[in-house]
Amino acid sequence: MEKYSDNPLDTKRRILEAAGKIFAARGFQGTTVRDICSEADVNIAAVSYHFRDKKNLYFDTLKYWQAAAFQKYPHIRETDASLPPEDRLRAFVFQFVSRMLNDGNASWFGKLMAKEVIEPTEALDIVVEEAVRPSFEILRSIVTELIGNVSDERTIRLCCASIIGQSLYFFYSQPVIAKLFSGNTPGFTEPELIADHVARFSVNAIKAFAIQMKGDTP
Amino acid sequence: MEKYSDNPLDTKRRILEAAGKIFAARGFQGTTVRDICSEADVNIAAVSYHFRDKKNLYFDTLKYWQAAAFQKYPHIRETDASLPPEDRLRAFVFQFVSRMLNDGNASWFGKLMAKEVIEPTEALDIVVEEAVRPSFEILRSIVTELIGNVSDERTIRLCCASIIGQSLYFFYSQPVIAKLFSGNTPGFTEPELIADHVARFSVNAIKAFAIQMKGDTP
Amino acid sequence: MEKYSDNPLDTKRRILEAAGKIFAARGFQGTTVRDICSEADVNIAAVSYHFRDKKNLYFDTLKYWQAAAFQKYPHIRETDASLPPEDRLRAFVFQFVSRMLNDGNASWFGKLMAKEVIEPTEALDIVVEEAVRPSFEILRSIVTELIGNVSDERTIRLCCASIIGQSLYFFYSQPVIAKLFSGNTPGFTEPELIADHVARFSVNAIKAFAIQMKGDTP
Amino acid sequence: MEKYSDNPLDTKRRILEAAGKIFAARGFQGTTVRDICSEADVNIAAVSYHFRDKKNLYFDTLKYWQAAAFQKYPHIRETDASLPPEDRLRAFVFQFVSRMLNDGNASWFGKLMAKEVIEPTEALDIVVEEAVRPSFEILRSIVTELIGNVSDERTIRLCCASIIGQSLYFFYSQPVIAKLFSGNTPGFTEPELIADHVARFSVNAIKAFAIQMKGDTP
DNA sequence: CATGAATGAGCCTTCATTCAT
DNA sequence: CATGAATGAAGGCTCATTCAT
Repeated sequence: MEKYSDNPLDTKRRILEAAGKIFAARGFQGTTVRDICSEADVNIAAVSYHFRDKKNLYFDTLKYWQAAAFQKYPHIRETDASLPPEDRLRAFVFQFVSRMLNDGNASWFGKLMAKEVIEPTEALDIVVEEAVRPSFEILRSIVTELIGNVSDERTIRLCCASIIGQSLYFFYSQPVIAKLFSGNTPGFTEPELIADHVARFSVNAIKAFAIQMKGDTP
Repeated sequence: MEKYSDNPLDTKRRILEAAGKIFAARGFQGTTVRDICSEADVNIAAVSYHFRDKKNLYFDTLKYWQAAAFQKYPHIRETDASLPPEDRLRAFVFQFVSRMLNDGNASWFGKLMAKEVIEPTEALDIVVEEAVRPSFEILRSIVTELIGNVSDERTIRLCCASIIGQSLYFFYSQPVIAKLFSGNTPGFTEPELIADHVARFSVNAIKAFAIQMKGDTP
Repeated sequence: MEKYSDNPLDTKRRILEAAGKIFAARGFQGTTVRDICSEADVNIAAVSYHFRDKKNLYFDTLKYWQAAAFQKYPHIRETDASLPPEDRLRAFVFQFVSRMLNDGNASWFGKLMAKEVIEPTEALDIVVEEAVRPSFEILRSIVTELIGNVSDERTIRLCCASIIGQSLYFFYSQPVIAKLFSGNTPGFTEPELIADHVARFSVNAIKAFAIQMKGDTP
Repeated sequence: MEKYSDNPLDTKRRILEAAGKIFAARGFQGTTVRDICSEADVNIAAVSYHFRDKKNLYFDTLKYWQAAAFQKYPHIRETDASLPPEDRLRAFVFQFVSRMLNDGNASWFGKLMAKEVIEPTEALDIVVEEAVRPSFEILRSIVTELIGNVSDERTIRLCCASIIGQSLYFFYSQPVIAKLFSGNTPGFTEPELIADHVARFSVNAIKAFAIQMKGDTP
């Protein structure tokens, strides 16, 4: 009966936008196709038509918002290789945290990813290959430079994990931190301050590592 | 048909065991009462009888496994205060990680907690007050001692967050790490090695902090 | 565990009292055995033990309260036959209405009976044989005397029905009347006033019948 | 398996028809949505789709059959005001009784209404406002004309109640009357004969009232 | 006699999906 | 392409009833 004056091609996009919002908020199981269609203002059957079924819509939504997040907060560039590794580490953490923490649509990717990690589906592959691994490789090169070539692969990996672990914690633990400190959380919510701390903490740790190891293997 | 008195009085416990397993694996929404009862080999109405409804069963399950986890891996004792803070930090991380990472039933608590943090329900309060806050306070006293009394509250909190963040990462990211390193993950799965790394990394960082701050405020 | 100091024989009575109250308020289908046992403060299994099942409890409850109602408001006595039929009709209606309308326990019988008439079960027989028929026979003799022996059986029955119909209406329509007249219902709730009106209305009608019929068949 | 388009667009009506039949027979609590859908030969989810839930279906069913009953047996017209009140009273009772008593679907309204009166739900408002009150107003004007303007409001209301009470009795007491007279019930089942009796009985009563009251207040 | 844990059937409702238009 | 009515499979929960003590 009703006709939309919109471009008919954006029905699909409207569904993806709505799905990002609702999947991020309620998870896969907690989301109903009806709610998404209602939010997107499209007919129920549209999901089946454009995405075959709910699971496939979830996949496509994850990919869609992952792409959006990396478009807004890209990987730090190789051309930045001229900067000292301390600065590059801080920039890395800032981009990494911003990508997930920023309010509005951009944060949907972070939430979707976090849920996927905690309760993996087949979609975890996408996240790992297209988001985690590239980030890890960049981080690896920064850490390698920081620690010097005195170290073994295992130590480098552990240090990378320490940095990623800290960064993620400041994102996904927001509700816990708010409860723990009764909302009085200066420095725990702004990407700049988070990046300052994580970078400084980690640079300190790694440089001490470097010194210690140099002593170990003269 | 079925026996009434298979094993008297432990129906409630059997439900809690099964619920821990299944809630941990599939989350609250993804779990059906029928599945729990089937796993526990009890009638479906038993949940209503013993726990009133699914939500209340979830609460009780969380408390049950939280208690079990802390019974097996208790908080490190105040009497350990005689040890140097470096050793206490390592012990803390070891207990913390073991509590969640150990295979078998004990790890259900960790998974339940992780899901609760990522997709909070009303039960988040229980987790924060009874598991997170006590741990945080202990960690806080260790960090305070390490950093010396040159530091402010905000810095101490951020350092605690860095430690907790690393520790948690090694727990919940197991599937991601396995994919990322193709299963070749020495040092990423054993609580002892995780504790070694996290403690060393963090002690290095915090001691450097202490030195830097002493320089800042002579 | 707990023991009642009460006479153990009154468990049954307590159930019947509670059942009267709750069946009357909510009907057979709307009543749960648990509610009755909770109200009676007895164990769930007591109903099964004393009454075999819910349906049988309902039967026994109906009989119990029917007996109670007729004990408190008995049939008007044959010895009253000396009174003029106008007075006996008024007395009949008064007893009839009081039996059902009086507040408290006595009214439970009325409500049980009304529900039984509107949605008959096998228990309708009890009501008809032990409550309706005796009342009808008494009323029949009064009407016969009022109308004189000029009338046929069918007319007498119809007049009896008119009287019973009016009397019942003032009982079961209380909620409707309250809504219809917005609670302003003088004369519609007190058994004395109801009896005054119904008796006067009906005596007038029947006496006119008598005169008309005498004219018809001289 | 099943066809989708057996008969398009009348699923809703089929449900209402089946619901009328079954609600009338077993009441709200005694009726299952499954039974209705089975009778209507529709899928069980159709109730949720078209009526949201069981309670709302009950409301709509009541309205649907109330409308049907008043369409088949409308209120007597104001244009009949030219007829003498005796005739109008008989016509009123005839319509009133027919509306509920006629066999087949039409009687469902009567049964639904009777159950609603005896065991009221939130739907009683609908019945009172849309069925009872209009009828009562019409009856009130007839009685007022019959009794003359010698009477007070309370007496008029009581007389209306006497007429309604008789009329209803002949409807809802069919099962009791059949048992009481062993099925030999001439004059108790045909709307015409019921209307003859009730109208004559009541006209006699009211006219006598009128004479008595005229004597009271000369 | 009384208890209360346990049972199994069934009810209302919700959900993803499909079909005819 | 889009619509919305219709489907079938569960899901959470309630209830009368039973059994061992």
